[in-house]
Amino acid sequence: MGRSYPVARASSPAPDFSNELNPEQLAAVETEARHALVIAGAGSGKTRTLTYRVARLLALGVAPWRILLLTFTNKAAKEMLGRVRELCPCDDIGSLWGGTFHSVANRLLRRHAELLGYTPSFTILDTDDRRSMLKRLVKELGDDRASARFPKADVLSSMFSLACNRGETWRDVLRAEYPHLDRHEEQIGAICQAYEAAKKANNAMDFDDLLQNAVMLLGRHEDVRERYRNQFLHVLVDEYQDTNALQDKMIDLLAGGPDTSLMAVGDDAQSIYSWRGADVRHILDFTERFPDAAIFKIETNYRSVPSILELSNAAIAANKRRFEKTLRPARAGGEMIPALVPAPDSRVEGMFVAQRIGELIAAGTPPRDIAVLYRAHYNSLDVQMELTRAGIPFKLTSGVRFFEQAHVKDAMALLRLALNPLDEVSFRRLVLTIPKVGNVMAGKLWTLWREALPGVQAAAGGDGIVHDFTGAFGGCRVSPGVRPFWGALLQALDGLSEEGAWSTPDAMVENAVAYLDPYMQQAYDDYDERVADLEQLAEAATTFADVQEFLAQTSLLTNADGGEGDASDRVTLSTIHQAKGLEWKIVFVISLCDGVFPHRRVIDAGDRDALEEELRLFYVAVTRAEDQLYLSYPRVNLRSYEGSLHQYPSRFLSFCPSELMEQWDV
DNA sequence: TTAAGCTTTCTTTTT
DNA sequence: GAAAGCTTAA
Repeated sequence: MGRSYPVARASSPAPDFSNELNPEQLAAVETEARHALVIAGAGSGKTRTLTYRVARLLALGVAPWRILLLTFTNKAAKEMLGRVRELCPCDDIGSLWGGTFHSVANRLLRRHAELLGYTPSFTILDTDDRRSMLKRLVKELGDDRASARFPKADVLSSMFSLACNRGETWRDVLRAEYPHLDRHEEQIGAICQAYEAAKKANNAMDFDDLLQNAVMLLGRHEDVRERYRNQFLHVLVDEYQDTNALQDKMIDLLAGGPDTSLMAVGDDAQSIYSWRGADVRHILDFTERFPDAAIFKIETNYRSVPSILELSNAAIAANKRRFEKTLRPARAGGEMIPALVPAPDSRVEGMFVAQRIGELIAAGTPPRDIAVLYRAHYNSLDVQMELTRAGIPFKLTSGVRFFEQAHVKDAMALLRLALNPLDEVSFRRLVLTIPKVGNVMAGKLWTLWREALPGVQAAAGGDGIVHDFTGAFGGCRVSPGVRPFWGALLQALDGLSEEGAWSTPDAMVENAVAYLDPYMQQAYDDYDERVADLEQLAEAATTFADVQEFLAQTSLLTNADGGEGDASDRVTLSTIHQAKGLEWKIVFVISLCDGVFPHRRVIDAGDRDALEEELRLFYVAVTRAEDQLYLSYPRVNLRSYEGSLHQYPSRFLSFCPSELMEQWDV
């Protein structure tokens, strides 16, 4: 028996959601158990359950700021908070702690940065920043000029990241996953150390640090920990199957209060991010960790027609370690059973997909209701070509994300440097826009900058913020060719504040754009488009009152999931990973051949767990479909680098009983 | 610093 | 087989 926790206030009657939820959902929403695990199958209304749970708590009188709702994506957080808002229009949802693990960590760390030796204006390094920093260190410390090749920065980056997210040391990961790099152990250690030191010196944290430092903050500082443990009465976690060790630790620390209840919602069958450190065992072993946990299974599927669901159930049944569950269809009918489509090669496969989509659209299906899903981006090439040829509009989920584009990062670098003058990555980015300045000169300039910095900061106002950059760095002895550009940069930095206070975020962006304009004109042939992007950036900045907040959010946001794309009526082309959580009336899953899906490396490694994950990925793919499902594969791979290659249908197709599919000939 | 030419890589990428 | 990244020479 879990101990009771304060849920209700006498004055607040419990809301009656019995008309809006099915009995399975209702049971989870209304539970009084202190620890609850909700296993919600694909399309069973997982988000709905979670949002109604929050709505109920609010209706019962729980203050919004005592609820913590953790998600994996910004999109999920936004969507859920939006829905909660609809359900409880009068509550002050703004004070509810809802967001991604990273954004909640960010929030905690901004408040308590000093305890870990950072200032509250620390910079967040994105993947690209991290890479460039590591690259520099590899160059400096790595090359042993012996015959043996030293690992690239990218390899080290994923090694360190995996270690961090699994809660292991990089040595553990080196032994387990990169035994061939054994002989470089010493130098890798030196680079790791140097990287950690550099981030600290730069007052900067990468994505992994956000989680790790939050855990460190809560782990080491009892007063802070107690404060939040007392604050949060309810911690709810979405997509629990994809938590990694660090996130799990964070949940432990935040939900460990004597009066805190924890609800984890997920579907073990959809755990597909182990290569990012996620571990299905967290969800599978939940009841061992919390023996008092109540378990709820939500198995009614509202999404798919019975024939698609039957196939999905049959496919996933081949996995060993999982919570037994069988999705039951809420829908009836379905004119068509899933199609199995062998094609002679991927060209023909693409032609089939394009042709069929053309027919569907002609018959009245809006393009936005159709998706083509695949294991890897390159699998989509033929479909892209054929759709283009057929004049069918489509959108890709791949590509460089808005905030990762070079010109956007250039503009943001100016703001970042102003707020955090220790930010070496941003500094280098900016000086590299000066003509004739390359890596070598950038390094020299950084040295000059850093030497002048301590005196400057001492002279800065009580807030420690540098406002007069020209006064502070104008005297640096830079070479004559660089001098005018150096002056312009300092002036641009000064232009970001007025009378000792930061300008509004959008004004700051405008300033940055004005400064970068001459550089962009000479550097980019698509100057106009990039300027348009930056206008959009300034527009986005208007929604923020605080620069700090703006910088943090843009670093954490990654894609411009703000508006546009959604409105356009196009066919979606997406990897299965990116399709998780989404649904379409009609779904094509392509490139279903052994070696592609499951991937060759997984087959060769003979790793049973990894193979099970591939099957879960297949399960995610087929459960995206509402009305129609097409499973296709090419018999010959034309594009293989080993030349034309005969291939076999994916073994996953043999897990689907043949009577559940209808073979189509093209 | 830049550009030609050689080498490497070819799965997924919530933040 | 193609694209991106890295090295080397100018």
